[in-house]
Amino acid sequence: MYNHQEIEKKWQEIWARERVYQTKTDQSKPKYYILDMFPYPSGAGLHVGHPKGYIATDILARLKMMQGFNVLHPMGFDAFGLPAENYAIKNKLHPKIATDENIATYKRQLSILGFSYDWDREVSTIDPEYYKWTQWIFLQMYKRGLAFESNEPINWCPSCKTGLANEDLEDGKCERCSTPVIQKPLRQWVLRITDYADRLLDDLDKLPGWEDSIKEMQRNWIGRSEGAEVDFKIKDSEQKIKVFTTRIDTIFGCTYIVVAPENSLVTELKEKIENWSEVALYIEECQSKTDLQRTDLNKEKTGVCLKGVKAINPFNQEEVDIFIADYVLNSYGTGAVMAVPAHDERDFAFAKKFGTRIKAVIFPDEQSEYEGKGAYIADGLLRNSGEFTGLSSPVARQEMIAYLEKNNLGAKKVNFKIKDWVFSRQRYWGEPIPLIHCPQCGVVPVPEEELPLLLPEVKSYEPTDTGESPLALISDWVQTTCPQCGGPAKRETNTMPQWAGSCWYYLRYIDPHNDQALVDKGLEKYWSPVDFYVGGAEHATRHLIYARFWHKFLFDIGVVNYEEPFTKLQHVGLIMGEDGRKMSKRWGNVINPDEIVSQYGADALRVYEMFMGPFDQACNWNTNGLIGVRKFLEKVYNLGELDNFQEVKEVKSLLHKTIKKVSADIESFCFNTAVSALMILVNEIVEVKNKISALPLTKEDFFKLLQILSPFAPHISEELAESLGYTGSIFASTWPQYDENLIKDEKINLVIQVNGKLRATLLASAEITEEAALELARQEKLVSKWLTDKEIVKVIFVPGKLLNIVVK
RNA sequence: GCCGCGGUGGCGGAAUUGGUAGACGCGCUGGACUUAAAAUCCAGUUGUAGCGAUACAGUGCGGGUUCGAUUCCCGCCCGCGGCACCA
Repeated sequence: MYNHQEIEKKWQEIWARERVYQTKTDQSKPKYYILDMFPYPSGAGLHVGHPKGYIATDILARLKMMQGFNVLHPMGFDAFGLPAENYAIKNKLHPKIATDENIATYKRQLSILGFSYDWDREVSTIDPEYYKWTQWIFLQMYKRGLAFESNEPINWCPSCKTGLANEDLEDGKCERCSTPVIQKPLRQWVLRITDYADRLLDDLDKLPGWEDSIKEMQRNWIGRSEGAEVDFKIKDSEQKIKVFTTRIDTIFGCTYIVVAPENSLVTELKEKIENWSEVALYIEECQSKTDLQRTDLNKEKTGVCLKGVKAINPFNQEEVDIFIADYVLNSYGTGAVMAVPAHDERDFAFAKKFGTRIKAVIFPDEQSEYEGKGAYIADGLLRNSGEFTGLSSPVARQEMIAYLEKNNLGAKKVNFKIKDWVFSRQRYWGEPIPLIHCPQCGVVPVPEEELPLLLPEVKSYEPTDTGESPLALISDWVQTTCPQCGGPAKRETNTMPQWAGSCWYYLRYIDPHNDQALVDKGLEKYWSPVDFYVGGAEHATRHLIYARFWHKFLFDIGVVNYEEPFTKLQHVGLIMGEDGRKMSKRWGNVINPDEIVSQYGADALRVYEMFMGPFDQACNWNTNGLIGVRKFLEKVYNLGELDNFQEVKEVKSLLHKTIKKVSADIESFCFNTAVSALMILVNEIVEVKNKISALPLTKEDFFKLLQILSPFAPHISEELAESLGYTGSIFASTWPQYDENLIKDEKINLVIQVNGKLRATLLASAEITEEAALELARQEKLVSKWLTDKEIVKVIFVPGKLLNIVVK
């Protein structure tokens, strides 16, 4: 009887005792670094969805081990973050205590799944020895001018007097008290990721191992767009409005200007604006909207005309109105646009609502007229455009930019959608930012030898009612002396965002106990870069861009020797509940892996999660499916109880085909078809066994079957290999090779079609010629009846596969 | 709204480059074994018509390209992930 509990416990103890998975570092062998996105240890523990990616990397790690690689396959915890802090606030408990408990739970839950992690290399982002280096990297960025202070808005609940995460908002209102949230500017630290925008974009082309969809998302996130900045003079004033446009060719159709409500220009023009009270009211309304709400193409456009001021189009000297409207964002481009309603959909919708003029200047050809229905947004030929009339859009763009530059009215400009990274949080549970504010010397870094700057103990974890971090209330921590002049100074009280720790953890695993690992780099050369990185698609943009940014910075300062951290990237699809919804306490559809492991076994859970569907696709949990996999493992176990072996040629051939398929499918992450191939092999063995009352394989071949099963189901494979008489771990054995001669088929099913419709499949030699195939087909009644009284127009022959006879 | 991904039997899914649609698993139906049940084994299982051989239809919807389309192109519908302070 297959007693999974006994077997799994036994082998997990042996693996730990014999240190089977200790990372080997003799550099004579090739290396393979397989990385999981490390988890945030939440209080809810693991559900069956979490380990899906870990099972996949474990299978790959075990394959690579058996293929003779030194494998680095570590695990750790990304442990700073809001949930632990919220838990601490609610329960008046130090977040470290809750986090440590959660980590212990996660480790216990992971350990019973039989992973090959080398726990000697565990890292945790909240460990001061770890965040010392997070702080160190930040300081290097600061010293090179990549970190700067800026007033940036946070979500502010005026009633709770607290900053809120986007997640804590409901419909733009505070989740707790339903007060509309406003955008309150606060002094923040910001990282100049935009300095790296071009490299982050261009180097995507150097990553053939990344999925195209994720590269595409990153390209769009970085959002490079080429255009021009143009100065519109304000009438009777020295002031100018600078606008950014990618469609300078439409500028003769500009009928007004739109400025973002929060653009400082608006307050600068206050004296001239005749309807200031109306304008001020609109600006206030905008404070409660998110960018997402503001830029929704479908929503009703809102805005206010600034009465009493006009701007002048530098190309035709026309006077145009100036509006403020929330569909223009201050954070993109110059915070102002020229509006061309005839050639831009948002401008068109706005113009219709506010009754502004619509002037068409781009036409698909010389004859067409503009009918006033919607915007014509494509390129075309210019009309009514002064000296540029008659040019095509692309040519006009070049010549108009040249005109701007010649006359000092503007210039060519590349803009990025990516914004500089607001890197501070007014929170407790994060890495302290190691900077000091000195009234004499300004901002001074904490000296590197004083790192880590420890997170101090506080009485209350709540943000203060000024919006500052709770650290601001600990005056004996805040008050310090300036490292430069020795005078009294204050510490920075903001902390880093959760993303910080995950930007470089893959480097820490390489040498986790060496305090100088980042600066002395012996092993880094051997293990880097990460060969295979697996994690959720939700990280496609932020984490993966942030980590690439930090890595490029570390490359620039000589800490790492290569420009991209992750050679191959694969995203994992979610496991949903049986009801098709995300697993969540709220829906009561959470499946706990502990119960599944105890009832059906870790091997069954592992094989099932790989069998459920394509690895990168979301899939619903189904316990019946798991039972099917369990039955498959029982069949394998029962085969192991036989001790008479009798080789059968067909079975041997199928074994070799399966070795080929499983090896290839693991490398390409097609685990579902690999498991299916293993099931087909085992079914065949069972069927033949029932006929001949012996195992239709040699002992050596049965061991090969166990080897190709072992990455998926390591415990049962070890157990059966042992009872077969093999000593030592199966994972120390060499992955089997398939024999090309054994997998060749002599006969094939040749598909015969008439006019593309299947009419017969005929058994034929794999080498059959077109003539012979046609002759064979004519003799077959099922085919010939479709050929009578018809003329053969064409014959299509795909050797070894198909014959299609086209008749009339 | 914008960006990315997906839609195939009763269900999860397979079809490696445009070449037999439905592998494998679940479920269901029938049978063997059993006093009986469970377990196991065997057979069947896209729909329609037919005793059957077989024929026709069929991969979200509507068009197109092709000897041939689940696969490529155009236009829609629906679901999922992300949208910068959840990680």
